[in-house]
Amino acid sequence: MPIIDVAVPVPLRQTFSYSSEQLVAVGARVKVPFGRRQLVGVVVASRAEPEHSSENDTPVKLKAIAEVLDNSPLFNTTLIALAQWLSGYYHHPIGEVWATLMPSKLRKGALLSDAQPGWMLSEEGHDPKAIAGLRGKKQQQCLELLNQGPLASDEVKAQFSAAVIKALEDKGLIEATLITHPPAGDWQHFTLQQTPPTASTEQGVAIAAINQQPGQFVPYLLDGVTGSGKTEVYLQVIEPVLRQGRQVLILVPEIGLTPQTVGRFERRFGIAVGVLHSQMTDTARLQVWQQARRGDIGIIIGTRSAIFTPLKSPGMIIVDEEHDESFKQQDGLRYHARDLAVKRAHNEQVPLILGSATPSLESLNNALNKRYTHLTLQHRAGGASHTQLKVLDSRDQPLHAGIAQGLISIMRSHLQQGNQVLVFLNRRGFAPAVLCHHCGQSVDCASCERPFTYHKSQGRLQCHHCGASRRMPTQCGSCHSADLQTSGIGTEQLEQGLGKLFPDIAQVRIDSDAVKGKDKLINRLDEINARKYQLLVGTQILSKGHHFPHVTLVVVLDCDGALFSADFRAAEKLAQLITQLAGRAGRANKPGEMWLQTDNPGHPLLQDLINNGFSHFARQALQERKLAQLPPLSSQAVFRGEANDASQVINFLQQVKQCYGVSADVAHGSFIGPLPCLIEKRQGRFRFMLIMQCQQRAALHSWLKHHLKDVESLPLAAKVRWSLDIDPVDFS
DNA sequence: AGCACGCCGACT
DNA sequence: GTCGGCGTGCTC
Repeated sequence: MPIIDVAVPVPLRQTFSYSSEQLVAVGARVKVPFGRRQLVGVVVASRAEPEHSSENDTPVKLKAIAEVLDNSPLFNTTLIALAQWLSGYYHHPIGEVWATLMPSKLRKGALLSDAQPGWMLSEEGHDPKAIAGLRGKKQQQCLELLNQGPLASDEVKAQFSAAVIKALEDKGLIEATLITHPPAGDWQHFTLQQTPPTASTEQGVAIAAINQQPGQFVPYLLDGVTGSGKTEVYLQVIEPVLRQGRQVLILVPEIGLTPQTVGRFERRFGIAVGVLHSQMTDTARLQVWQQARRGDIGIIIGTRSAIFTPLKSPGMIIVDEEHDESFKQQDGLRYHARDLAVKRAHNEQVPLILGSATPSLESLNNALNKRYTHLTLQHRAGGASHTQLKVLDSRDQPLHAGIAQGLISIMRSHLQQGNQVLVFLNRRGFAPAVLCHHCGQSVDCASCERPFTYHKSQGRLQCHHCGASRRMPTQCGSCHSADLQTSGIGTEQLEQGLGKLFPDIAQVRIDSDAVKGKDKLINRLDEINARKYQLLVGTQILSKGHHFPHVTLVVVLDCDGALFSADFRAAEKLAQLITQLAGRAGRANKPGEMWLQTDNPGHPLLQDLINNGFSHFARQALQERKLAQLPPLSSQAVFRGEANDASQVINFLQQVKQCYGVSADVAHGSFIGPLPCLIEKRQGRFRFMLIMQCQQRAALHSWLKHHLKDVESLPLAAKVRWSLDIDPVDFS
């Protein structure tokens, strides 16, 4: 009887064998009995006969698989190869790798069918009187449309609102049905909906370079300042790819995926764009996943996990804003979608474009080493001038709402000219701490031991690490003094202070508290560009992908934290943030300026960035990384552990270190730690990390792999929650 | 990870 | 005398 090896979704670094009536294709899902439960796994190997085991081997009796869920492989060979590579590279259990590759419906065992949901007329709906009897014009039109035959829900939705459909369904005039033969995507025969703008010289060079080598793996770093027209380059290079009937996969950061981004691709080519992001329903997700797999859609644009989308005929992969940290998954299988894109493009033999105005040092290093083709766009489209960067020394200056006196007059002059001003502060809430004025004790979150952030609008304290919330106390927890004062400034307070400083100026705050609703962010951004507000206050969100043509002044209030951070990447992140923010201003012939308020005006990082720009800074930073033997000039992995008992975690990580200690000198590797994570305690558990570092990536990996079994069999490994993070980007 | 089995404390 | 605490061990 055939034997099937199955990757089962459990945190065990092995596969499990089952007997089966017939051979099952590798890459198909099966339902299998596992202990006392039934799980959905993926077939990773299938063989006709049990291997002839030597006589003294104890014969294991295999359980039989319960059900074959896919008649043909659900995943093609490149995705199977990708899963295997993931399991090896990230040292992660293969079953869990497969579980993260699958849309949740498939993970739960949903059967895949070619039928897609649609609407058709019910018996009553066929009655001609039904249409006449309807009041709503839209409902009548919808009914007429369906009178011509059943239609996929997607297409009905494109023309009629959900309310119309619901009304007709409630009246019993239409009913849900399944459409078995979905229209074959005819996307390769599009006609351009708009005449592409003439490419600039730089764009032309980039486009020509990319078009020159189609259908093979060539990685490009498209290093273009904000406003230089990277998206136009994407649009022009994907056109010939689409015309050949080959699909394009575009990855974008979590926050950058706005309808505008999608709209730009739809408008140019007039074809449907498949969208994948975390807020979609499972059904919608699976729908796009299937369309991509069948080849029904030509363009797929999505966030991190979209890198796992199956493609029938891949033609190109693009990672936009490739430096963005949201491409790194921070739990479970800690993959980096950008790195994975490189791997996948290689497997699929298609070109790969990594685009950014502020490339990650990893990608820049690869470009400088000629592993990637370096394409640069240094000029802003339409000749808009670059934003002027300046440092404002806030030492010994009176501060109002956290802003130095000198800056306020600069802001005033910009506002008086009718321009918009953007004030950036990466701290939401009213104040980052509440202190007792009597004993100096801060009000801390019990489970994280970090100060609560005060949110005045809710009158509550919020822990920004674990999300815990409590009422504002009336007295100090340790000395019972009633004299509690807020300390520091968050966006909420900044907004209030600016309201007092500029009472006649319309102001808006953009942070995750203020734009919680579904379309709120998009609406606010539209309002800003319609000049409804003149003063914009906000966090991170403002730095990502949105353009503010009327902003002529950007003010950054909290540079100092990043200048002296324990995280060696903090400077890189700050430089990226500042450069991205600077790119938001000074469009449309309005020269912009940007002021960085700091107590350390002479700091070399700030000076380098201001005087020489990001690309010089980045090259300088790479030199420093080289001297310090830090990534990307070395390779890192981090063991993290957390438990209620801090000493248990430290002991565990010490033991991990000992597991590897013997061969450390051989691999020229070293350890840092165990040391507390930057967020030392979260949700009541103490967190520590052990950093492993090697100059050679391959050495690190073989070293890691060699002793991982020893780590797993440590008694403490069962008591401490631990994880392994390859190529970590965040040490919190 | 689940989910069992298993062996010691406060309850009807 | 039981219900239930979570320690330990296994999953083809």
